[in-house]
Amino acid sequence: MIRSEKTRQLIIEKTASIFNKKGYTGTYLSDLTNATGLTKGSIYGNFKDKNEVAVEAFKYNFKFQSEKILQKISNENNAIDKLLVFLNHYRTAFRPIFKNGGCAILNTAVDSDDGNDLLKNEVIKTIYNWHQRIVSILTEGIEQNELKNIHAETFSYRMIALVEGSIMLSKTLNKPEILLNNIDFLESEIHQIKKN
Amino acid sequence: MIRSEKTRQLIIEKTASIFNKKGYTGTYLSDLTNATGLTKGSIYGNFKDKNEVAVEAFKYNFKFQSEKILQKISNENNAIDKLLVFLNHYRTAFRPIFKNGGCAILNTAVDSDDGNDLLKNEVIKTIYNWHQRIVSILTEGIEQNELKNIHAETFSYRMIALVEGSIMLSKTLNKPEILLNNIDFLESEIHQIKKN
DNA sequence: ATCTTTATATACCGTAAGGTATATTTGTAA
DNA sequence: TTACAAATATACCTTACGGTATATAAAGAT
Repeated sequence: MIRSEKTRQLIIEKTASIFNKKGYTGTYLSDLTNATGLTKGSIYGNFKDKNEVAVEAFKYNFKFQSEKILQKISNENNAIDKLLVFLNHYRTAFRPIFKNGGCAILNTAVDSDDGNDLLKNEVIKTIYNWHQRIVSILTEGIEQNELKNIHAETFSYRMIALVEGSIMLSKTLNKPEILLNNIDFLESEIHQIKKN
Repeated sequence: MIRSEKTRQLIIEKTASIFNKKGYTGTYLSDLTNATGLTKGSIYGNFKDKNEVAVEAFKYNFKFQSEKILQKISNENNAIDKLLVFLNHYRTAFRPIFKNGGCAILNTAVDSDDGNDLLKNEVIKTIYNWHQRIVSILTEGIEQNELKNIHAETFSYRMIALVEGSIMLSKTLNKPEILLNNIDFLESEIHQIKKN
């Protein structure tokens, strides 16, 4: 990896959780220089502007969560188990997620949806991507006669909405059980769409 | 109403949706003076600081939604109908809510949960209040033998989480049907906890 | 070892942020 | 109608924001 790429990576890694916690406007260039130990000159030598750093930080924050899940999901070979892996991730990983400032999708969606278009588009792409993955699992499960003929789109958006809303509540109220209970609920929902 | 109280009210009303859209840090004093037509001096004559305006704006934004619901709920005399009124509000009022920047609870929770303690405490109080209202309706329904003996706390947090998560998704993706579908789902859930 | 490219730091801009002290205006009661 | 208090505007302060031009240093190729 060339030097500039290493620095870019350092900046992204060191600032990602700050952006996630404080939002775009709330994160200052001084936060970036303090966190990285670099100067403004160096940061602006590697990024066009603060917005570009924010977009990359968001991508990093999301990857941070999603890569492990995708790995585990690909190890399973039926729809039910794949979905359970996904839910189980939140059950086990909510602590580090909270420590990192909460779910990057939720934070960035709320932060950017009345202004920052670059960030907003990135969030939209990411949600859509995530949704499509769940829809694919469901659709395949239906085709394989593993699942009942439910509406995959609707089911997927319900899962995502409940997980995101629960993260918000759990983090704000400092009550992990809200998230855990709602994951239990989704798990029972998944068992209910099993065929036979 | 004395003059100062009228001005306070004007400031709150004119800036509430700005705070809701742009967040605490993202809303500048210049936004406040522009929106109200007043000067900084006048604003600081009526409020201690920007934070106090933000807190009052949040309260206003929430009242803006909740007062109409509470009115309608009190007109119903059984648990099921009360809960349906609540859900129905989101079905009919999502457009003005989106126009106002989305759900104030969601926005302010995400905005304040890693910093602004005054705002954060206000959000916590508000969520708790809302939750207790739903729990009361459920508990009373159970006592009146109208509802099955479900866990009221869990059910309430599930409703809130799903509504909030759905608002986030619907607003970000510009797909009202996500919210509408999930309200339909909650409605069928409510019918399922009806006794016999 | 030297030259050149690439990356980082320094020093600086213009602007505007949040906030305050003070002057001016505006309502109101005597 | 005037005197006074309350509310608003003016003018100003300090700080630091995002960003840039330029100088310096560090790598890599010859």
